Amino acid sequence: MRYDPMSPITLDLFADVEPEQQPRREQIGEQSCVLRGFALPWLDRLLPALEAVLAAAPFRQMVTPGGFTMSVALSSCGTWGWTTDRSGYKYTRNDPQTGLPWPEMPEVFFELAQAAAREAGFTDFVPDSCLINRYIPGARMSLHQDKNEGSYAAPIVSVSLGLPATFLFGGFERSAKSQRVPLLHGDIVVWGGVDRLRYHGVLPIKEGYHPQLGEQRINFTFRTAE
DNA sequence: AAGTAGCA
DNA sequence: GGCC
Repeated sequence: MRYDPMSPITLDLFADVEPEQQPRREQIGEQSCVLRGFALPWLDRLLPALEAVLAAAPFRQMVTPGGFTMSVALSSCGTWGWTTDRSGYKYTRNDPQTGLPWPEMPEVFFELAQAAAREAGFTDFVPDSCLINRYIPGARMSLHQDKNEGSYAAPIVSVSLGLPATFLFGGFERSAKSQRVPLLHGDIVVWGGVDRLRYHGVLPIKEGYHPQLGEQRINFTFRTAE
């Protein structure tokens, strides 16, 4: 498996992009990186596909097993959708709110996630789940691990759109000190391999307005759940 | 268990 | 920011 943080990102998609606008890879861990601006060329296809998914599976706030309502509103697409309620965290084939299967993962979602994983050194990523998170100003995600998946062999691919955020990238215990990673519209974080179970979270989103997405941050988290 | 408040 |  190729994992060369120094090699430039070379995709036909970026051939016409100005040199100073070329995406850049920044390592944040042994097998973790941020791909700056990587999602930007997909946006024209990504946003209409997002609208279609949300029409079928609207954002809703969920309750944690501890009984607290999350500040982030969630939806999902793909074979499996992540949900939480008083009984616990789980992946389900159907949206509990409609009883219907989660919307199919749009091709453009899959292509972007697979391309990002490949750029980060993880070949043949086949996500079967995309959790869609909406953060309004003040919304946050406290430190947690993604550990409801059946296998940890596949990486996590996290796409940021809209308002900026500070991503917390921690260690293997909640008490370990976290790195603070600023994330902008179009940035993608990928972590896997030895870093797959690292704690992570998001600081409260600051007030602001994004020209394309308005007063919100949208995050896609791609995973292989099964 | 992906949460908050209160206190240092 | 860290503890519970």
